[in-house]
Amino acid sequence: MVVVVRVAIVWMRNILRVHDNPLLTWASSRDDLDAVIPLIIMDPDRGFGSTKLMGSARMRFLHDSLIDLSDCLSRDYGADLTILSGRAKELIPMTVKSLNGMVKWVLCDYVQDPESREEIYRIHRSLSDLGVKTKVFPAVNTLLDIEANTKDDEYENPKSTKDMDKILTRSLGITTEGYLVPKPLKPIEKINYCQDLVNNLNGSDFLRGRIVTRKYLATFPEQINTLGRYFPGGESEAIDRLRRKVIERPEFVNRFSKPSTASTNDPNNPLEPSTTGLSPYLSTGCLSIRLLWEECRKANEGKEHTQPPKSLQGQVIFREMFYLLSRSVDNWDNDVENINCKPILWGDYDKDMLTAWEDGMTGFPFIDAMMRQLDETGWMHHLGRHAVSCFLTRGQLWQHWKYGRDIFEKKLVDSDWAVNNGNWLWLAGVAPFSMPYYRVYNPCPDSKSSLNVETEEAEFIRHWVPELASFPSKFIFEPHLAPIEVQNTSGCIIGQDYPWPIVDRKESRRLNLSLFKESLERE
DNA sequence: GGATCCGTTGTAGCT
DNA sequence: AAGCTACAACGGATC
Repeated sequence: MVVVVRVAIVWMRNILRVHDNPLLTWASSRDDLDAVIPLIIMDPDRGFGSTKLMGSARMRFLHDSLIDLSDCLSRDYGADLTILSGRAKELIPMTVKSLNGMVKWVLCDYVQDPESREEIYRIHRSLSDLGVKTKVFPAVNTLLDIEANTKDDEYENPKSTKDMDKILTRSLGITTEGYLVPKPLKPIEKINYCQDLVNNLNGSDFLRGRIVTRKYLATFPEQINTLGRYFPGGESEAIDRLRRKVIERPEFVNRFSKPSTASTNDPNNPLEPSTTGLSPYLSTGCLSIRLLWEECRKANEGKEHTQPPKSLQGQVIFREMFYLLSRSVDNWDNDVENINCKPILWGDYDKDMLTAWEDGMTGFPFIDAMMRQLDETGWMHHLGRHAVSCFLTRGQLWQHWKYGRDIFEKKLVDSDWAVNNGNWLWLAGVAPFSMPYYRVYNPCPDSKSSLNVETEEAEFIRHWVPELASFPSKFIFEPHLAPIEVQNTSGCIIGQDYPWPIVDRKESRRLNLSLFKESLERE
């Protein structure tokens, strides 16, 4: 019998996977460790990862993911996943104490938001007092080491693809093949697991009432609405989706390019994104960003393909940019003391407008369709997010971007603090990125340019705004302009069965442009 | 150092 | 009906 004396706790903060998991790889390759305890902490007050506000879609996704992770660990490695509920800064030291001096290491993944950094700093301090080493793994969910890069003397806040090219080249290196992104780690062969230790934890007085069982986890997702289940959480689904959307479609990767109009979803399935739909998996660490990068590289190898910023890899680069900025720009999620946020005198909080926007009752079918899709599924196409955030802020409603940001953070299944704030700063026109404020998205893209797109978008609206299901495409973007006979035959009277537009879109655009300009000139 | 260019994805209106 | 032009007009990079 092996005497267990040297234990590593592998605390997975925002990495819900076994593949390309540097923590598990490190822990399972050390000769000076006898056992590994995989650990997850669910903090009801902190949300998950860097996401504080969690709506039902993300909550459900998280539960799915934990069940999958737990099953994967026990199936492939015979290891149980320990899940605790409460505050990490209390629970980690309690767990260490429960194991009577056997814990030598606490490993975790780096999370870059201020609260998460503060949390790990405190834990590091209290573990030092207990003689336990803490090891924080950088670049677990990013290509770049965020901390090292933002501390580099040469680092300047990136604002464009060009700036990112400089940073990626400097940090990773580059060849004719592209940036030297590290390859995903090889699958680990075994995890040194010790059931007795986990039994100790389960029976620990310190942790009484804090253990979350798999059985409890499994009951939660059942309570969530059915459409919200469109993205099943978990590493298994992430890998499968990567196969379906990327690996088996190299030509899709080669040609990937953001459309110029908001072409949102698969025309044959209003639930299916026209993009990869991998964001929920990336945001929770169910999918390794390096694995996605590698599969894109393979798909493009030897083929003609699009380049950043348009390409799929280009999208990943923007994600890296937001991760860097969210670390280097103080008050990234605020409009004061944020050098990345221009001060704009937004209108007073207008409950009616915000409610109409959130509920998909603005009278603008394209906007409403996307907001209803968000509410039911937790997902919205990237360009749809552009359209609705522009609409809420500088476009039509002149409301502060923070209100929209919070609603997104709560409802999105792929909620991500760095990316969500970054995109709102960008779309509200307050960030110093290339977004001339007078470029306002038309909330009624009536697609004179392409009949194809019109049909897709009209079908999308018919699905999510069923009041308009029988409306002809010609009027579906602005149904209030349809003659009353058309409204009658379509069974939808505007102002009665579906709202009249809450603003005059051209008038509000004109006014808001001038208000925006005034705010800029005041500076 | 002033002019010009350009920015991951614009809009409206005319022909 | 696709393509052009005018709009409105920022701010940093580049020449």
